[in-house]
Amino acid sequence: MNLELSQTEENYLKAIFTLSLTASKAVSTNAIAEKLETKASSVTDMVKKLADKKLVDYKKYQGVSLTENGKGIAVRVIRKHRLWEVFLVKHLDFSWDEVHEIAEQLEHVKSIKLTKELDRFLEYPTHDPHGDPIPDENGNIAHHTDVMLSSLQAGSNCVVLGVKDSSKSFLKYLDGLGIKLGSSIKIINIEVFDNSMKIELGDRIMSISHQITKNLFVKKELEC
Amino acid sequence: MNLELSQTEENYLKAIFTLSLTASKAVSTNAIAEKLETKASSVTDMVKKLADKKLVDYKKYQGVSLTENGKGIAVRVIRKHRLWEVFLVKHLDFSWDEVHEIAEQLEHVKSIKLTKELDRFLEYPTHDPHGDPIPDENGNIAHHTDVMLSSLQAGSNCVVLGVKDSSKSFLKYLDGLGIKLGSSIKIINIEVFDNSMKIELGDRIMSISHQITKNLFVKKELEC
DNA sequence: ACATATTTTTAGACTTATCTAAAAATATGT
DNA sequence: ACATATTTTTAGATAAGTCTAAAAATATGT
Repeated sequence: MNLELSQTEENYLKAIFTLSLTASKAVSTNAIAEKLETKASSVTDMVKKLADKKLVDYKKYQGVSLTENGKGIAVRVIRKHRLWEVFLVKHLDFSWDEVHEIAEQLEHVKSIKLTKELDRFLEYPTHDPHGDPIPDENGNIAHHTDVMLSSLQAGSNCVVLGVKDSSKSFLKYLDGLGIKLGSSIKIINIEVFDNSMKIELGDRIMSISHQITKNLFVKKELEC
Repeated sequence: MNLELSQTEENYLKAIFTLSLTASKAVSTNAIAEKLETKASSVTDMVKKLADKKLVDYKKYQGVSLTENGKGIAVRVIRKHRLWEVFLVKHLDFSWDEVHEIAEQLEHVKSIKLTKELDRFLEYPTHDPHGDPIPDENGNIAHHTDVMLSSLQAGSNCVVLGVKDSSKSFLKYLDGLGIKLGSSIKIINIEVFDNSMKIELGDRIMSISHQITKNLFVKKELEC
């Protein structure tokens, strides 16, 4: 049995990890298949293989969950993905909607020293360009302490910390509105019939839909 | 037929390219097998596939050579390999004997913008950490105008520009002697019986074997 | 509770890249 | 030039990852 994991195996572990975050219990075969754009039968095969390697717990028809070992590997791949995203945006002039596909390739490069040195070079960033936390060397992830913009009341002040939906189209839409990480937003009022918000961003007033406010992580400013 | 090349296919093209530089005519199946540490039968299979894709010219039993197209791809992979090596040494504190394996992985990452931006970030380097020239965006490679240290006469002054053998062991040996790219060397004399050289390096005098002098590219200083 | 729908697994096939062993072609030595 | 050695190709097998189609298990609705 090969100890070195293939890119495919790493991608399955990553998918199971992210699905585990929202699913309370075991992750279903179909959910993995959809996420990885493959067929359920392929997932069954791979899941058996990962179970043989003690990276997931699996009982037929009951879904899968990561073992400690499998989780560790998934998190380390995510760490690499997010570090490379920071590099691409900070040093290579990429925008936040362009980095995902490239980071998907870079995350599989194997070298512990490379990850360590990249982290140092980037000055130990804590979040990637989408506001997602970067796991530390031991695989610990900072808890999302932020809150959804949609959960705040009219009158609140907040700062944008991240996005829930990192799709290209959403990110480009935010660019168009001038919303980026660190932007300060004041909620002027909330429409009752569609939950859209009228907000103040810098010196501009604009209206953003519920769809948007549901996908923006913000930190509420304390009113002191 | 898949236009996107696999990493394996790229590695075959690269191997054929570098073998072509020393072999005057077509490259033999066995030479490729040895270089890639695989079997001749595997090479035959792959070469047929590359011929179908019009990346190599191949006639049974007569060896292979790259088409213009195949050469272009090989050179672009080499360009990426060498740019990444510069990044690793210049910004991530790697030494010249550590970068090859990692660059072997990074060279297959697909993104034209990535290569372009990396080149800009590195300030358009012309040579990698071993002194090998970096092909430009159009795939043109600067000719090796340098000469082998072993070809110079006693009394000559020269500057080290590159190494022919980039093996870890050779590079570490050079580190031990204090020889690096840019080092100035004066040849004091050459032993007749074994072609070893007594040289002056900085304020030290040392003797280096023919094996070493045959593997160091240098630029001869003009005596004016 | 039982028929139906959905999900998951199995069985068998395909592709890519590899291997071994044998056959075919080419090269070499005297 | 001809026997022998070497190189290269062919044929058939294997492993990883995928697929389709069918079977098995689980979930759902009335």
